[in-house]
Amino acid sequence: MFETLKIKDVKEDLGQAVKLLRKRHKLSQSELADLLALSRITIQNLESGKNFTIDTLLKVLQHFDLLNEVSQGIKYIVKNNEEVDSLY
Amino acid sequence: MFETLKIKDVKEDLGQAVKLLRKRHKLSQSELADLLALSRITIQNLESGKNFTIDTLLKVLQHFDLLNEVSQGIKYIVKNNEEVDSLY
DNA sequence: GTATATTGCATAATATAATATGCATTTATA
DNA sequence: TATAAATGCATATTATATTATGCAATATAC
Repeated sequence: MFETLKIKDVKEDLGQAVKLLRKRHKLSQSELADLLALSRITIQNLESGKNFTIDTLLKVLQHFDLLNEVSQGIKYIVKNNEEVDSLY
Repeated sequence: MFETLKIKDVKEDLGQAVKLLRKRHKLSQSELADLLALSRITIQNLESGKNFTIDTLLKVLQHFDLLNEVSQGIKYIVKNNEEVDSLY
């Protein structure tokens, strides 16, 4: 069904997602960084697949009003996993 | 619809999710840490809502075969957000 | 009920994420 | 095309995530 993703791939997915959200809101890396009290480098590292902290990611998601969706997503994945695991 | 979540809340959600996944697989914090080449303290911090890196979280999710679901979830949220944002 | 394993939480040391700055390259705008 | 804005990437410094260790509190097994 799905090909096997690596951690690096998912980090790059997250980076691309943040970049897309930022551009939709017509913000530069610097502008977004200032709004979140982060440096431009931190935004750039996040967008380019480097390692970063969950606080950095959640600050971005909060700014784009996505915390609730993320929280729901976490619970959905855990609940869905419950059934899958019972097969083993 | 949804009450406003804070960053701290989502971190705690993530921590509880990891704890639940770990217990489903009958692993102690130490066992999971060893499997992922992390320290028990790092797992404990993750589970208890402290700050942590995306690499730590993704290592855990990879072990429970959830990287694909997470990647799909990211894309779903970004796609869904596209329409919402166009209203503004 | 007691022994054993697990977890929570300190402290201190180390590894690394976040920052500040500068500059080259790319992209957007006049 | 020329100019300005935005991005990518390097180095060095600072802040903090990760680690190692020990011990008390809980939970689990005998």
